[in-house]
Amino acid sequence: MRTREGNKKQDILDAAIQVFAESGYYNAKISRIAETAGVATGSVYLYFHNKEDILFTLFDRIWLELSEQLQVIVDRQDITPEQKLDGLIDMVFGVLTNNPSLAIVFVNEQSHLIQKGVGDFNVYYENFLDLGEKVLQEGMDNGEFSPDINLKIIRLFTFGGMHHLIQKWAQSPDSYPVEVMRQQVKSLIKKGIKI
Amino acid sequence: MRTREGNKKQDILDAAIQVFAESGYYNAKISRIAETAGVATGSVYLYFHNKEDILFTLFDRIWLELSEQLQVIVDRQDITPEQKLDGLIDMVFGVLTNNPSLAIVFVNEQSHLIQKGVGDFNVYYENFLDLGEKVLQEGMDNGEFSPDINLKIIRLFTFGGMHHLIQKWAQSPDSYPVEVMRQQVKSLIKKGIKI
DNA sequence: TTGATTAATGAATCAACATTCAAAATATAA
DNA sequence: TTATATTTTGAATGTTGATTCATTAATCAA
Repeated sequence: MRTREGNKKQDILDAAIQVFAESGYYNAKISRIAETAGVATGSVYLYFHNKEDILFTLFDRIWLELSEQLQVIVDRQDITPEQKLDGLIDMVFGVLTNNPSLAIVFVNEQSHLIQKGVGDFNVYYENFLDLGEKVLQEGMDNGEFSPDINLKIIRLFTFGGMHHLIQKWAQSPDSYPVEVMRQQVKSLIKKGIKI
Repeated sequence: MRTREGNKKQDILDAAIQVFAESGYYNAKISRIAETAGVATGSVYLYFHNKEDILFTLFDRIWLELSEQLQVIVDRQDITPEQKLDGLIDMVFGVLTNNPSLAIVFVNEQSHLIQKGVGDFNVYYENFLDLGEKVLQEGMDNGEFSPDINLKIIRLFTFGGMHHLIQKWAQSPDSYPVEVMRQQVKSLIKKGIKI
């Protein structure tokens, strides 16, 4: 049939986001993804090596985007580490709450990827965490942040907390307004809950 | 053969923890679990309805334990909300870092369970979060904690952060000493990172 | 001791799906 | 137009692994 080719690869990725979000990676059927994308089952294999490759491609793109956007924030010379931290939080919530299905896939399937330890996405992921660490380090050198914090641990805790919030938000966006989540996270990280 | 019955059900659960941790739920084979437990493949079905039932049983037990232990802490009259919060953190790290394989299953497979929304474990899980919320509320009423915190959000963020730390710890326990994780988490939640 | 009951076995069954590939459709070139 | 190249199709293939169940073993009751 060869329809004037729009962008089949992108169509398939978009369909995969939908289907992975609905059923989870392991219960997602290639035939369903193809159907959703409006192509034949076999066509999926013209654009992707196999099912796993679709998931890897998705994660590569997400992490690449998060990583690039964070790089911009980190490189700025005109704002303080505290402001960079705020920017980081806004940016992550922004990217992920843009597309609820994508957010669901992101939060639910990442563990399987880490288990495998393959794909470029790991590079972007590590890069992202390193950039976050850099912001914290800058603030410590600066005297803005406490010298007692353990960078590795704080960056993981923070990221894990946001991860979990986004997961719940994706399930019921109305119960967790993005604006409130951002503000609460910023406040907790900086000042804690004590008066 | 009917060996003098030790506790086959428990043996199978223990084996499942091993195998789920190694391969992830979806790649875990019942035959491998049976082999690890030292029983025949078919015997698994004498003790569990199906594969999913094994996972549900595991989560029920973990959440029941977390929930019961938290109840004890919450009920204490002799300590402040801040001390209860410390107790909560110590308790969660304690239960989960007791058994690395269990911790891996716990952090990696929970999302699939939530998707399904079945099993008693959801009751225990909600109960656990509610108890955590109660500690925070008590501290707010008390004047110890800021009145501006959003209970739902803070409890999720905190739990998600610990979750993520435990996941990393399970992958390489030496890089993330439990004692340091505890101390950092307590400090972050209470005082934040700013000086 | 023997017949009935319960527990355990593991090979056979069966369905589900990822993946393949010969055939069909479309495009391009000459 | 016709021959060739490229893209797409979707039914057939093959594998994997959860689940079943007829058979065997152990235990118990009398």
